[in-house]
Amino acid sequence: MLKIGELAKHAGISRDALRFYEKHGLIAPNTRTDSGYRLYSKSDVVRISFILSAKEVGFTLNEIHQLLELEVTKDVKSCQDVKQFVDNKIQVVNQRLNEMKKIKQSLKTLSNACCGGNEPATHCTILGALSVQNR
Amino acid sequence: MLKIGELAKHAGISRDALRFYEKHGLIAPNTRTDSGYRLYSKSDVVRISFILSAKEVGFTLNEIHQLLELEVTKDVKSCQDVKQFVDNKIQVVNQRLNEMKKIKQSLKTLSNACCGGNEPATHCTILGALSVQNR
DNA sequence: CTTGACTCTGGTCTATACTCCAGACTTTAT
DNA sequence: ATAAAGTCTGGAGTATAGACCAGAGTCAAG
Repeated sequence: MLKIGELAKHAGISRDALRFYEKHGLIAPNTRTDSGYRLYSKSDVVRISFILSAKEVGFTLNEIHQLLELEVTKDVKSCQDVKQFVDNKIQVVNQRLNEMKKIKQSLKTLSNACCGGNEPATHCTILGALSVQNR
Repeated sequence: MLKIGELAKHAGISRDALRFYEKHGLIAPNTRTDSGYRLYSKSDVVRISFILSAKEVGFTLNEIHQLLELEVTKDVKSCQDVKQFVDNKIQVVNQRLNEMKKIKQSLKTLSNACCGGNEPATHCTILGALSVQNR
């Protein structure tokens, strides 16, 4: 069992952020001490790490909340609902992946091509580098 | 030459957003009409599309501003500066790419494994799906 | 048994990235 | 020629994701 400061440190975020997430239903401590201190469990560590990953990937706290709420029961209807929601998120992620690869390529071009290289100076801006890959 | 509404429509954002970007130095119309209407050129279309891609990838407007300002002159110092800045961004992008792949995998697991499949019900939440891939 | 570190709640404040007026002017379509 | 649609500036408002602070209680070490 971890106190809020310990979990915060472990996750690399602030105590305030944890309380903020709690207020918005993303995570809640298993229990409290008699004096009201929050006590987090191992599974909360996993949960918070998921939250942070999802955040980094560009999901809002609201979306992350929805993702965490998802639960497929074997019931067919729930399955279809979840599938639709999730497949939609997958599409979003795919799109972002592609954008990301493009941008990364531009950054690389910019980083490599122009340092004493032979690239014409017009390619030595982001927009120039971006257009290089479209040749 | 495009008026603000036309560019906005083309880019899929609002006129206000364009004016907002302008206020923050990300994009500026080439010229204005006599009556003060903004007139955007073809290169502004490219520029705005870069801005939107970069946003989607998780850069802030401020970072995007910096990226757009980058310009490698053949001068060695400028080159090193730019390289450092850009290489740093590449790292960030790489990290996000990895997170993104993990999340995508979890989403896929969730989408596929549980609809009448044989996965135990514990895998039928995001957190369950996430842990599947760590086996 | 006190001092310093930690935690609690509740509230205000901040940065980012817009959106949404208002009031005035301009352009376009009929 | 007039109405509808578009544009201008400036300013206020909104959502998100926290940071920061006050005042009070709690815990751990010397």
